[in-house]
Amino acid sequence: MKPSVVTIEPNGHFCDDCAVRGAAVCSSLDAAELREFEHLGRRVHFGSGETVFSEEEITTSFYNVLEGVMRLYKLLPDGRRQIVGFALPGDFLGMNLSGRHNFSADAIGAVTVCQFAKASFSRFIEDRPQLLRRINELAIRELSQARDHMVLLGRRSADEKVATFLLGWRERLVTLKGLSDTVSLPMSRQDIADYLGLTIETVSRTFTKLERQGVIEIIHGGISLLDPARVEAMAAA
Amino acid sequence: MKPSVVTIEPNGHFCDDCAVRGAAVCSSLDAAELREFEHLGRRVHFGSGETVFSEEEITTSFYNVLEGVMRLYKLLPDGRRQIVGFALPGDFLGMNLSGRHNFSADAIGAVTVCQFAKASFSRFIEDRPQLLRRINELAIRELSQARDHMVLLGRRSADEKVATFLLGWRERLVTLKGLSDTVSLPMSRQDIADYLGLTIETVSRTFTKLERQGVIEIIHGGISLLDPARVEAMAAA
DNA sequence: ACAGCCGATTGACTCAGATCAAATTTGAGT
DNA sequence: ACTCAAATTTGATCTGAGTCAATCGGCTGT
Repeated sequence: MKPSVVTIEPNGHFCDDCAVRGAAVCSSLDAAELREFEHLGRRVHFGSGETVFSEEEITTSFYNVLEGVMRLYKLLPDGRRQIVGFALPGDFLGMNLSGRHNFSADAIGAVTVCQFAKASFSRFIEDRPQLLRRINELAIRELSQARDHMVLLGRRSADEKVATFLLGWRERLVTLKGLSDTVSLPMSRQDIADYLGLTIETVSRTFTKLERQGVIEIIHGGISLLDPARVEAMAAA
Repeated sequence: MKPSVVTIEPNGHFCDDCAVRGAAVCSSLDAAELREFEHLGRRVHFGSGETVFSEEEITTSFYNVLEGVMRLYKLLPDGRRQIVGFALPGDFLGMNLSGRHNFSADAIGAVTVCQFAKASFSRFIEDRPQLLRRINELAIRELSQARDHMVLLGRRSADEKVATFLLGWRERLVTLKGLSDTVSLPMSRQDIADYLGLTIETVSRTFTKLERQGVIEIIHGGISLLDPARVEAMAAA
């Protein structure tokens, strides 16, 4: 979906009340740096389904997710889609070598990002190795996750994929909402399918099967883990 | 396979004649830094099939591949294997956050690496943002490749996987051997299968099919692209 | 409340790729 | 050259997940 109404807040001192101040790239900055830093970014809002950036575009900005969930994906020429990840508050997007984004990103529900112009952000990093080190850490963590996901895509069965996804997603929500057996799933079944390398029908059938086995309960906007241990057993193979 | 005979050359001034001096992480260092740097590393040889490091191990070293090919892989508890990449001369291995390697690496044929103790390497980086920037670049490039590979694993057919692999491998060999329609494949069929998320039988059948179609020729230790354009068409989907 | 729409579920059937099972080729060691 | 083991190829069959095709259910707007 194309962006329709994008709201940009006026610049100002807003890092103070930023939810991800301690989590994101910002965590590597001291108070003085943070004051300087906040003038570089501006908060931008996106509505549900709006595209924040797309694959083929020249990179002009970096993004720090503040609120909401985004799907990150690549498309094949014939329309097949692979979701390479979901971005949550605290995630940092826009790093690349080619000068182009190598995936597209759109909002799942309402999203707020902190957007930085590429040039001024790069200049800011220049003499702050601490920030560069932080960004490097984030890249290495993502690389590790990407490798785990390759194993899932290449070598796991549909049941294992779904079980692993539910546990992994629950884990990602821990820092945002605390650990809970009730897992909200803001993304569609199609999104889950495209993340796991399955079809929507297989995802749906697997959910139903798990529910009939009494392992999960499908609730509005998510699932509830009735028997986490059994889900873990399914995921482990 | 366990390491049997690992030959370690005595330390010394060897960066001068290092094949990857201009390519690897070293390319970010000036002559003076390189002189200091070479005292940190030592060349280590591994025989065919030997394990350089494994997944669960605590990381004690970083590695710069000098000669040969390595397979990088993860295993599931039941033995299923996913190869997450192949390492070639110039590749840098060992970055991680957890303090543990998150994949295993073994030699395909004879391999020489430049091995750095983690502690001294980290200290050397400390006040050399240039080197950190270089390492960050390498991480970002790998991340981009990892995402491409996710698309392949999750959304491409066996034919597309094999065709994409042949072209991608040929491309990786360009910087080492120049562009050629003759592509050497040092890894086994099983390795290729585990890289593409297929079985050895499917890889073998696909090779044979491509050969019967006159698109490739299976030669000793590799293949020859008889009709590169047609392989590209198969890969693009 | 109702109509219409979109996402999700369910069922019937198909098929790409896996599995099982031999050959066949290759290669290292004698 | 000869033997044995391992890697690869080939064939026959099976099956997990995909495809095609209806429903079903939950919102939205009237």
